[in-house]
Amino acid sequence: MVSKIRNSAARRLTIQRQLLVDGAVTVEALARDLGVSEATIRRDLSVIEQEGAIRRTHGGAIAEAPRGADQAFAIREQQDGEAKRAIARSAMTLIAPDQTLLMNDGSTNLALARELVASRMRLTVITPGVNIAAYLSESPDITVYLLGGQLRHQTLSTSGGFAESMLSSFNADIAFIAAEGLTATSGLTYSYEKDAVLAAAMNSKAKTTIILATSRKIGQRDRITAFSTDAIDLLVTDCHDTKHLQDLKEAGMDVETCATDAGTVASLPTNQAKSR
Amino acid sequence: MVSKIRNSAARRLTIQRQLLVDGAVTVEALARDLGVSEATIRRDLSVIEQEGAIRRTHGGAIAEAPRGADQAFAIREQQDGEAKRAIARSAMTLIAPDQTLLMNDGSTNLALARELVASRMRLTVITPGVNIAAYLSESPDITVYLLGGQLRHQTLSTSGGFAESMLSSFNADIAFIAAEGLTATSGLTYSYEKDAVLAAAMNSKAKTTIILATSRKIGQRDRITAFSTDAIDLLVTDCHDTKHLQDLKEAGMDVETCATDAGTVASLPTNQAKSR
DNA sequence: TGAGAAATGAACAAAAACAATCAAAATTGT
DNA sequence: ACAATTTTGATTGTTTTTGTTCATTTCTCA
Repeated sequence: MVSKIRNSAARRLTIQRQLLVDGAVTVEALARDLGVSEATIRRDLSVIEQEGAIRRTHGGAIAEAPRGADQAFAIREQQDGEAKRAIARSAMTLIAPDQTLLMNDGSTNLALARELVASRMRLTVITPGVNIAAYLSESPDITVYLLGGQLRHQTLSTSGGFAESMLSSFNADIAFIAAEGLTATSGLTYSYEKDAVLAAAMNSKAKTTIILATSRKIGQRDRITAFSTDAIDLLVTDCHDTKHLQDLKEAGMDVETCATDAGTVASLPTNQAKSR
Repeated sequence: MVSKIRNSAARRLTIQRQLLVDGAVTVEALARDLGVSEATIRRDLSVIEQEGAIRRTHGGAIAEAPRGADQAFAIREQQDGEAKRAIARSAMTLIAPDQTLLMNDGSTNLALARELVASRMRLTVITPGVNIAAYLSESPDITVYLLGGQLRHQTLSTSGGFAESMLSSFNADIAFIAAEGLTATSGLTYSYEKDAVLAAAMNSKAKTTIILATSRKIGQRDRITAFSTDAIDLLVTDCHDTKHLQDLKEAGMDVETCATDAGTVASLPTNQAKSR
C-alpha cells in the first residue's frame, strides 16, 4: 500500500519506524508494502541488526526491548496493531483543529497519538502516559501536558491523587479513553483501581467521551468499573460481533465500527511474540 | 507538478523543505518534479549535505536529524559523558538508603540516575525529567514521582505552575540540581525562567542542596538566577580550575572535586551494564 | 520424530545510481 | 553587448544495489 520506496536508507528508516510501532515485522509484508524483493528486505534487516535495536528472526524481525530512558520513546503496540491503527484513523475524523483532548494510557491511544502528529493539527493534549506525551511532544503543533504522579513502570504512566488533582484544572473537548474491558452491563472496566478512577475523572472533565476499544476488549469485564455505558458518547471499535454490538447499542451507546484493511499484517510469525 | 524552478538557490530550498516534511527524497522524483536533470539534483544534494542537515544516500537523501519516532534509535551520546559519570559516582557516596531525592532535568542527573539504579538502593525520587523518570522506573527499588506540567520537547521535561504546586507537597532529603551555569557572584543560573523557578523550589523543599556541574558549566552565567551560592550545601564537579574553585569556596560553598581520568575509572568497581 | 513447506544465505547477473568529464546554456559584471 | 564565470545536461565508465536462482537450514505440524 505504501508507495514504492527506491531509496535504501529511507526504506530502512521506514522499516525501523514500523518496528517501533508494531514491535515486529515480516519479510513478506515488508517486501509487498515497500515494493522490493524479499532478498532486499533481508539485506536491510541485516544492516539494521548491525546497528542494534532489532533482532532478526525467521520470517522477519522484532524490536529489541528498549532500555532505560528510551522506553519513553518506544511506541509499540504488541498486538492488533492494524486494528488499533484503523480505530485511530477513524477517531481522527472526530477531531477538529485547536481542540483540547484528554487521552489516557493504552496502546490504542498510542496509535491515535501517531495519527495526531501526522495530521499536523494544532491541538492541546493532556495525558498521564509518558510515551504518549513523549511522542506527541515531537510535534511543534501539539501542546502536551503530562499529568504528574507516581510512575508505574509496567505502563510508564502516572496515576493517583496528583494526576487527578492536576486534571481537575483542565476543561477538554474530547476524552479519548482506551478501554481495558467494556460490557453493556458493567460499563468501562479496568484491573487497577487508579486507572479506573483516572478514567472517570477524564470523563467528567471532557464535553465528549469517546471510548476506543479493539474487539479483544469488547465483552471483557475487569475488576473495577470506571463508569457505566450511559456516560459514553461514542464507541469506536473494529469489532463486528453483532451480538456484543447490539447489547452495547441497546445500552444507549453510539457505535462506530471501522474496517481493518485485511491482508496487511495478516500473519505475524507466532513464536516470537513473547521474547522477553 | 511544480513549475520549473530556474534558480538554484530557490531549488535547493525547495529540496530542503521537502526533506523537512517527508524526511527523505529521491533523486528521480526531484528531477521530475523540479524539471531539471538528475545530475543537477545530485549536485544540489551535495551542496546541501555540505551545510549539514541531510545525509546523502543512494537514490536520494534523508534528513540528518531524523524526526519523530526515529529519534528513539538515535541515542545521542552526550558531551563530557565521562565527567558526568565521575560526578555521578561521587554524588552516590552522599546518598543513604530510603532517602527521598529531588532531581531536576539534565544529563548529569541522567548519569546519576544510572548509578542509582545500579546501586539497588531503596529510594524515592521526584523529578520533572521524563527520561530520568523512565530510566529510574526500571528499578523495582525506586519509587518515582514525575512532576506534572507542560512538556518541553527540547528537554523532555515538565515545568511551570503544575510542577511547582505538585512539588510543594514533597519533603526531600537531598535535591540534586544539575546546573546550566554557576558563578560565585551570580549563583546558579539557567537560560529558561521556568527551569530556574523549579530549581529554586527544589532547593527550598530539600534539607540538603547539592549542585552537580561539569567544568564546562563552572564560570558560566546564564540569564536567570535560580538561587545564590549561599543556598548551596555542596558542589560536586570535575573542575580543577583553581581560580574558579577558589572563588566558589570563598562564597562559602563546600566543593568536592572528582577525578575523571581513565585510571580512576578503572579502579572503581562500578560495572554499570551500559546497556544499549 | 520426520516429511514437507517456508525461509535463508550465497552467488551471480541485471539494473539503477553514481562521479567525472566536457560542452552547451545561462547568468553575471563591466 | 561581450567576455568571464557559473550552472546545467549529456555521456562515459564505475560502483552500488537489487532480483533471481539454488543449495541449505529452519520451522511446522501431523
